[in-house]
Amino acid sequence: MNKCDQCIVRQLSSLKALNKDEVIQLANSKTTYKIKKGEAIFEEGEVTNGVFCIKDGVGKLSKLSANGKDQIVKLVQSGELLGQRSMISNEPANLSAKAVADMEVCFIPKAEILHFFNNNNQFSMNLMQSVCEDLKESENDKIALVQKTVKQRLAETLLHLYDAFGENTDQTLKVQLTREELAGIIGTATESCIRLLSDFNKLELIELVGKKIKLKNIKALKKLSE
Amino acid sequence: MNKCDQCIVRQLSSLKALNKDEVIQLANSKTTYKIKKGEAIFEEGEVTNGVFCIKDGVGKLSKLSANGKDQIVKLVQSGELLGQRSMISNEPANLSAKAVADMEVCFIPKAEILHFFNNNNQFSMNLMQSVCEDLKESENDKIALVQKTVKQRLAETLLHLYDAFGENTDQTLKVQLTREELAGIIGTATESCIRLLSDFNKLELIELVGKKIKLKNIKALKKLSE
DNA sequence: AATATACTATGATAATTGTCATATTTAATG
DNA sequence: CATTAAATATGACAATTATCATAGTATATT
Repeated sequence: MNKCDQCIVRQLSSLKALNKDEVIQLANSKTTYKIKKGEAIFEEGEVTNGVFCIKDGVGKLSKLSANGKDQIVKLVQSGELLGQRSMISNEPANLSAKAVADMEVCFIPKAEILHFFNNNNQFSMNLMQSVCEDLKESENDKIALVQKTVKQRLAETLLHLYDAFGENTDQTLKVQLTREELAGIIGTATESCIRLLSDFNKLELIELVGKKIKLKNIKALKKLSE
Repeated sequence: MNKCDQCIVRQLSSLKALNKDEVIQLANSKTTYKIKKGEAIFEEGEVTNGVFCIKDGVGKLSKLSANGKDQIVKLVQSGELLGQRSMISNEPANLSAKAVADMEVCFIPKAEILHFFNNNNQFSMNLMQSVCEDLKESENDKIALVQKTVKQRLAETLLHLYDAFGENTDQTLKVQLTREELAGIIGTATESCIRLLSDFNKLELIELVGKKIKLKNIKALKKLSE
């Protein structure tokens, strides 16, 4: 078994509050999985009974609508925990979690997490803060959905992807999303998303390199998003 | 000082986990306020340093946009706690809290809450669950904003107001919101909201009694909202 | 009771965005 | 490498929703 002590999740998530003994306990109870791009970690409605540590890769939390569109609520990356909310609420997952890029995740059973929660104040506070952070982001997203146009939201999302995931050596965005996924994040039709990307391209705000996207004028994108 | 033991907030919120001694401690540290309709409990950007218990009345959590519109994120009522998120995150309030109907609230200093959080596992779990519940609602709202039309969201919101706040003896909705506030909840222009209410009225889904709203065909509203 | 002020209502119009149709390009599979 | 499938792109059009204008109605204030 790997020693969780070195793991990026241990360094970045609420788990950083765990002491040596707790980390050993963690290492003993975890199970590691590999998930290929496109596959699901868990589906909406599933009972998860634990949380998932993202060791590597990128995932999306999304919900399928009646008309077959997949609305993406959040992107998650290595270092983050997944499934905390449903575990705490004792509810089946409200959203599906799928891999956007090949992932490596560890499953930690509910009992372990609850034990840490009840015996390590710093851990419970960290977990609480992380959910609070999610809540704040969700509320702000909600407001943006109403108060901003699709164009503004696209600009905002591109900037966010740049900040959160960085760029490749050719300066294209590191997270490789399909246009459909990008549309699912900003909450619009795929065609509208593609059309606006074309516009941005013509205006030289971005450059479309095949399916990849390069941000060319960040300042202008920022201004546009406000 | 009032004994918090009898208080509705104590019965409904995370505070129900407090034991006798803790309730006495709570009662000694709280301050009670009255807030008139329209007035603010706290404003966006303010540092609150504690949470507010809502003893009576109805409040709204909202954010002002650049164009002067007030987007309502959540309505809160007696029995609920307010300001938990910013307190836990150590951040200024992300939203403003204002009274929609005359309110009575108690302020509990941060130190008290943190003390309970660190010493009472049931309390910290309750608090955690309540934030998780908010998160789930916010995520679902976000999805509804994208996937549903304004008409659907209006129907949904009317049903929610009915469920959450009930009706007066004349069967009109108990929460008395202006059309502007209602528009702020569903995320649309005030005129669009008024227009759709008119339509609903003509279709006999609702009845407009002055500024009040009576739900006349709940089944049809439900169907419409899906 | 009279005036002012805020709220509700409705029409006309414009802007935004979604939908459907159809190429075109790229990737996948035998 | 050929064929199929999937993703991207673009045009044409329709539907939804916002904005501006204006009028009516209720509420508050003096």
